[in-house]
Formats: sequence, structure tokens, C-alpha cells
Amino acid sequence: MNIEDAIKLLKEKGYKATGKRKEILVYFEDADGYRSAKDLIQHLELSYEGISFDTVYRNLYLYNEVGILETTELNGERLFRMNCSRHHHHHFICNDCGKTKEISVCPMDEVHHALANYAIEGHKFEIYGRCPGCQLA
Amino acid sequence: MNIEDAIKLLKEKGYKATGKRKEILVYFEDADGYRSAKDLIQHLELSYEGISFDTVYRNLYLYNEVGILETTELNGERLFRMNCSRHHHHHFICNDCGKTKEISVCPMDEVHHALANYAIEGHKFEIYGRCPGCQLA
DNA sequence: TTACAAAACGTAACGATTACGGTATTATAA
DNA sequence: TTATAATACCGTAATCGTTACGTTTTGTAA
Repeated sequence: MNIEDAIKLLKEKGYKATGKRKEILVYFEDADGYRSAKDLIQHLELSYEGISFDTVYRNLYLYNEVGILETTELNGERLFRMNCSRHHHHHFICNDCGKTKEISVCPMDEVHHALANYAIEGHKFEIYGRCPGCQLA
Repeated sequence: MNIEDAIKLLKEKGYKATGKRKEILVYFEDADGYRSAKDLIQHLELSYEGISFDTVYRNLYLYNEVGILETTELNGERLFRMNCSRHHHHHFICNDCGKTKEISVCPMDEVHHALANYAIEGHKFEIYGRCPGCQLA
């Protein structure tokens, strides 16, 4: 998902593309990994002093709803990143910088037969550690 | 992990086996799945009216430290269950009742070569849905 | 049984998130 | 371009789960 597509998607669904909303897209495009609501607020404060929690959380939730962002939960915090869902995949997540790397392996194929009478509604597979860049520091 | 082993483990490590601590073990033995701190507090209130958050959270944390309980995070809440770590495994978790089923599949073998220069510190693989019992209701 | 370290109490503080009523901004079409 | 209605935003308070604190109580081993 790039910024242009995201804005197009917003307008298609009848949402307005405001300055703040565009800035949020720029932030996540540059981030290239998971970021928290707090991270985003700190960034937006630079351009929009006194920005409201309501605005930030509402837009994060909206972006997740329409598929612009994807989300995970880590250490009691919800994290967000640009959605890159052309195909199903999972992520390595760097514990230091939040950057992610796509993993194409998905174990669900092997799992289905082990859960014959179970209704599967979702799954989560994530790998945590340090990316090459953060190991140098 | 059963109650006897847990109490033995506690004493080995120099911790006291108090009435509340034993009751917590009984609760998780019966639960047979993930439970939240709030669930546990509600249960303990029956026998110990006015029990402190501090007591509950401290003991959950302690039990996790010494390996009596294992833990995961779901919908902004930390969940706990009896540790059954004879061998490495993952879980199906029922969205209704919290009960778990062991899954022996672990995708990490296939992942290592895809993350050659990454320092892997942990991973999470969970499947969510409804167990056979909860599909009937 | 006594001493003392550990555990628990009661409660306040915390961080992340959600909620609200009022105001401002935006997209669209006349 | 302006009017209008829908949407977005503000400022702030409330909520939820969790953590922290000083004091009191309890379990255990000498």
C-alpha cells in the first residue's frame, strides 16, 4: 500500500483526505515497520501542536478498518504498520526499531488436519528479535 | 504441571506456599485453558473477600517466572494457563471459553534460513477459533 | 515460641485507550 | 464560489488493565 492508493481508497469509501490524514500516511510510509499510537502522536505534534488523542486513535482504527494499516499487539500496546497484503504472509519484528521483514512461511496448512472439529477463525505467527542493522549498534 | 509439582517447585525456590497461592493453583488446574487476572480475582473473592490486586498480579508474575504458568496476550489483556512445557509446542485457543489444544507443528525450522542475519529472540504462533464444545452452544 | 523474611492489604498512581459534546473543516453540488 | 451537510477535530474526562507503595500480617525454621 502506497500513499496514493491509500488516499484513493479513502475517497472511494467516502472519507475525507485531510492534512492530518495525509501526514499519518507519510509517517507510516517512512516508518517501514510497526509503530505505536504514542510514536505517531509525537510525530504529529511537530506539525499539529496539541493534536487530540481522539483524532489519532480514530484514524488508526479507521485505517485498520479499510485496510490501509495492519496491526498487532505487543507488550500491552497496539502497533500499526502499512498494510502490504498482496498475499498472505507473516513478519519478523525487530525488538529495537520495530522494522519488519516478510516471512512467506505459513504453518496453517499443516495445522488444519490436527484441528478437524475446530472452527478456525484466525491465527498469529510472529518472530521477534534484532534486525541486522540493530545488531551493529 | 500439576499442583503437587508446583508446590514442590515453589518451596525449592524458597517461596512460601500460602493458602491463596494454593487456591490459585487449584483454579488454573480446573480451568484447563487461558484465564485473565480479572477471572482469577473474581474466583478468589469467593474465598478471600477483598483480596488485593497486588497479591493477584504478584503471584501471577511469580508463577510465570518460575514456570508454573505460561502466558499470552490477547485483546489488551494478559492471559495465563498452567504450563505444560515438557516439549516445545503451540496452542489453539478458543475465543469463547479460553480452553486450549496443543499443536505440535512449529514453523521455526523452516524460518531460520530465511532470517540468516537476524538474531531471533522469540516467536509466537497461536490459532484462534471455537472449540468443538463451544460450536454446539 | 519467637524472630524475621516473605506475603498480603488497601489504596493510589500509571499508561494506553476510549468516549463526549461542542466546534471547525472539508467535499461536493448548486 | 458559496452554501450546506457530513465528516473530522478539539479538549478533556473517564475507563481499563496493570503496577507501585508503606504498613500490617503471616509462614517457616531456629
